[in-house]
Amino acid sequence: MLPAIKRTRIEDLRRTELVGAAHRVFMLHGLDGMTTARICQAAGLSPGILLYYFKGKDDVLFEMVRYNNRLLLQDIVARLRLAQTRMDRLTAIVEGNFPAHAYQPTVAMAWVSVCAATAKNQRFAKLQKIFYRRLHSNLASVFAGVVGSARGSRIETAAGAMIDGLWLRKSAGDPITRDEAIAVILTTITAQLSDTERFRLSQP
Amino acid sequence: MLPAIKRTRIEDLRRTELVGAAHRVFMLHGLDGMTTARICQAAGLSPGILLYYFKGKDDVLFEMVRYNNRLLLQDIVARLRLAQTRMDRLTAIVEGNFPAHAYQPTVAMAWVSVCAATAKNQRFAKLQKIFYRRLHSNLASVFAGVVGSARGSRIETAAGAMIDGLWLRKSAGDPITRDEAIAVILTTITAQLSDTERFRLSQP
DNA sequence: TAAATAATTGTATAGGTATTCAATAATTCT
DNA sequence: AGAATTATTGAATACCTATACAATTATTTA
Repeated sequence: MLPAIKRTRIEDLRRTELVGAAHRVFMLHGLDGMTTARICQAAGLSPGILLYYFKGKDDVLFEMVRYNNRLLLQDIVARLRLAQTRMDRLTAIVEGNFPAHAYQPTVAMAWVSVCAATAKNQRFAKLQKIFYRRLHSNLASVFAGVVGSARGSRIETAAGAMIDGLWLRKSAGDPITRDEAIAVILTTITAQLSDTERFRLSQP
Repeated sequence: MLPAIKRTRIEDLRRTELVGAAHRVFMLHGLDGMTTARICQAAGLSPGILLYYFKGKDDVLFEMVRYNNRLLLQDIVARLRLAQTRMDRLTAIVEGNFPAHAYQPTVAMAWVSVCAATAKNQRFAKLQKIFYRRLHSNLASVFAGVVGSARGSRIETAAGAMIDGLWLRKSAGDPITRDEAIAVILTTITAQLSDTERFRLSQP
């Protein structure tokens, strides 16, 4: 953990407001449409304020992505708490990566544009890696003891790739629904397990 | 097919040169680094010429993507011609989606940035859809008669998603190699087939 | 309450890029 | 060859957006 930074109440408030506004603007207009002016407007503040609370636009974007990741992960953790069997946990993880009303072209496009930005910025790449590692370790805990580590690792890679791929395709207008996407991933994964392995997956 | 447009020899030549130059610049600098000035410079022409032969920058980008898709598909077709069994054909398709020296962060980043641009432009989305449909139908011809159409369709979706997902992850710095990526996809697909189905896949 | 500090505003600046265009060079046509 | 058309140039333009900043307002402190 980084050392916490002392901030006034207003500073924290404004930063939160601006990050939230950035998130809304971003979801609506994508990364390119997310201008400093629009963010401030969405927060009901004047255009100059953004640079008073943030080092630059990238700084806001960074916090925005972190905010988004936090939301996603919190949701997954909540789902995992309710899971009884390993299969439930697997389902929870996959479903958590397709938030209910988010799996639609607009949102997917926005997300892809962040992936594009991620490429250029080291800090972003790090953030993305952390997210991926979390997904991978969540999946690993499902398959530990069910299949060997080599196969487990392959399955985890395949699952992660399918999640990303299905989002990418949604951004290109793929008509596939959220339920279908989830089904494709779960079926593809479970179909390659033996009866014994599937039994183990049905256990807590 | 659209009606062919009559063009002078020079016009065709320059357009080809510029599209080629755009492709090179793009692969090297990504979408953002692909400025009109750089494209013209790479083509050994002066900055103003681009707008003489193309309607705008988007027009060049569009042709560039089409050019790239054509290269990819040509390669896949060539590989398919050499294939003996269905399995060979499957391998050809998957390998064709990971060109030998292209599966590296730089190229993957460039590609992701095009996907992001694709989102905003209808023409691009159409191009992307055509490409996906081609991939899908190539895969369909492999699985026709091997598995039922419902399962076949699911498998095709999974394969396509994995291809895209693994590219996306490469753009975020995933250390996975080309061979590993191909292996993950092929294994994931074949592992969910029964012995009978696998036998059929080994036939011409 | 008065001074000091913090927050906010809106305009100005700077940098970068697509696009335009008038002028020039090359090529084609008669 | 001379005229007409086509191709090319490079500088000027127009546009957009992040960032800087001086001026103003609100809040806190002594």
